[in-house]
Amino acid sequence: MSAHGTLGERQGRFARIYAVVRRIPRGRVASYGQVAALAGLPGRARLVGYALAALPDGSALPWQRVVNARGEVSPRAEPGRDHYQRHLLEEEGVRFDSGGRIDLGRFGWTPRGRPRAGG
DNA sequence: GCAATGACGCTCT
DNA sequence: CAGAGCGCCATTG
Repeated sequence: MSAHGTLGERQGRFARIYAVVRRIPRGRVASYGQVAALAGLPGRARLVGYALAALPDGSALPWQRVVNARGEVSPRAEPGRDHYQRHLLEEEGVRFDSGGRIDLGRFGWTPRGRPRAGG
């Protein structure tokens, strides 16, 4: 095995983050800070974003359900990639306003039980 | 080892 | 609500 820091071991480091993201139900979104807190890394929202950025192109992880605390799809370095995330969320039923923001009070995921706003 | 970067969040103005 | 500043930590040059 490698001396230190292979790709496999790197996933082990963010395994907590990936586990939380995988728990996000379809049609709902969670913020980076929320995922970090649930993963046991409060205040380390950046790590969540970095962990998701390290994901492979064909990952089965619902990374598209992770947005920033403002309910916006964070702009990525490559143009068009942000549009793809929004497209996936819209397919799940997530609605965007004119400003491209999501109502976290309605589509925000809560691991304890949603407030059943619209329903 | 240092400096710069990045899929962020909170506080102050 | 919007903009600017600071903190956060892993990766890269």
